[in-house]
Amino acid sequence: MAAVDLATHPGHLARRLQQAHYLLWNTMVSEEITSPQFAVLNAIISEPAGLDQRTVGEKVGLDRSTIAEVISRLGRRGLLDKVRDPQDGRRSLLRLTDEGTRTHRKLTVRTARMNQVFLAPLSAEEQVLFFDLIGRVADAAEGLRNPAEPVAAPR
Amino acid sequence: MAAVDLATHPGHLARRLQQAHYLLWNTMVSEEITSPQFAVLNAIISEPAGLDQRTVGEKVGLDRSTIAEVISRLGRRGLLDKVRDPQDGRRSLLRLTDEGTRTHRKLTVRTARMNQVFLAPLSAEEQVLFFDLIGRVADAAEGLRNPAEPVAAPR
DNA sequence: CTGAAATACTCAGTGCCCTGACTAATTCCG
DNA sequence: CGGAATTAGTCAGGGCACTGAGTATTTCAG
Repeated sequence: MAAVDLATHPGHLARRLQQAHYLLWNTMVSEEITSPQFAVLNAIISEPAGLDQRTVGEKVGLDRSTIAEVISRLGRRGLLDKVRDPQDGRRSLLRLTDEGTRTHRKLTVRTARMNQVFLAPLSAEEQVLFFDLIGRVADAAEGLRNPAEPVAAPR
Repeated sequence: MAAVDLATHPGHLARRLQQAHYLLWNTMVSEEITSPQFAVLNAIISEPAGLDQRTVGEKVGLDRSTIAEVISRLGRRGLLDKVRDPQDGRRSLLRLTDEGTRTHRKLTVRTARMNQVFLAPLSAEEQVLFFDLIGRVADAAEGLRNPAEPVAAPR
């Protein structure tokens, strides 16, 4: 009777976009390692000193619970090591294993190929726009989350 | 060492966008009814004759298993009825209850408000572009799924 | 009319994602 | 120093999303 058109609902579009991506990832990149798992490997790889979970979560945009699950799976697969920080007993330090580094390298190549296929319907200029528009919307909404200290300091 | 920039990965962006939306939905629309649940109500509301699960799933873009779960939750909340189709014993017919119709109406208003806030960082022209670009990418990827009978019929 | 194929749905299993409540360790302050 | 606040991580619980296997029903072909 009063149905709305979901094609004008950004949330619905976002969900469909993610599903489409999931599908392509599965067929073109890996059935074992998921996209969030790759993001975690990618966050850790450039820090040979090791990173703690919270920081990794912040970098890839995952909350404390989810990051714990993802890391546990990567640990089970032997792609990273997790040891208690001797300096600060609250933290765990995360480091990639050699296997983890190899996996990251392999997936980086495939991911690049997949991204090309995924974005193929858009021209080069449109692709830039695509990143810009989505990034701005996501950033703004994330900003609403943490009230963020007022830019003009309260007098 | 060889970390990539996730900001140029559409999949990562899609995930962040969806998370941002989830957050906003939760605070501005409903903590009870989720966005996929609303999509299902919306798909059923204009069909007083009732719809089967498969068709609903197709309309909102959910697979058979997921749609079954969502419908079960909506049924538990008393927002829809599910009865076996007497004409075809494989199907269930889904219809909104009065409560379901009321809920849809209420959420439609709030959803419109939320969409405005969500898209506020974009100008009107950019919003049109936003829908167009995401829609095209998602459609194309969904197209890869079902090989789709060749346009030029095989001779 | 009867067995094979197709269709609608269910179930088990895996993984992502969030919140709220809890534990353990550290830091900060009086 | 010693208790309070902060910080890192865990755990329980709810919901979304997919695949592969299985059940029931209908349809179609011989």
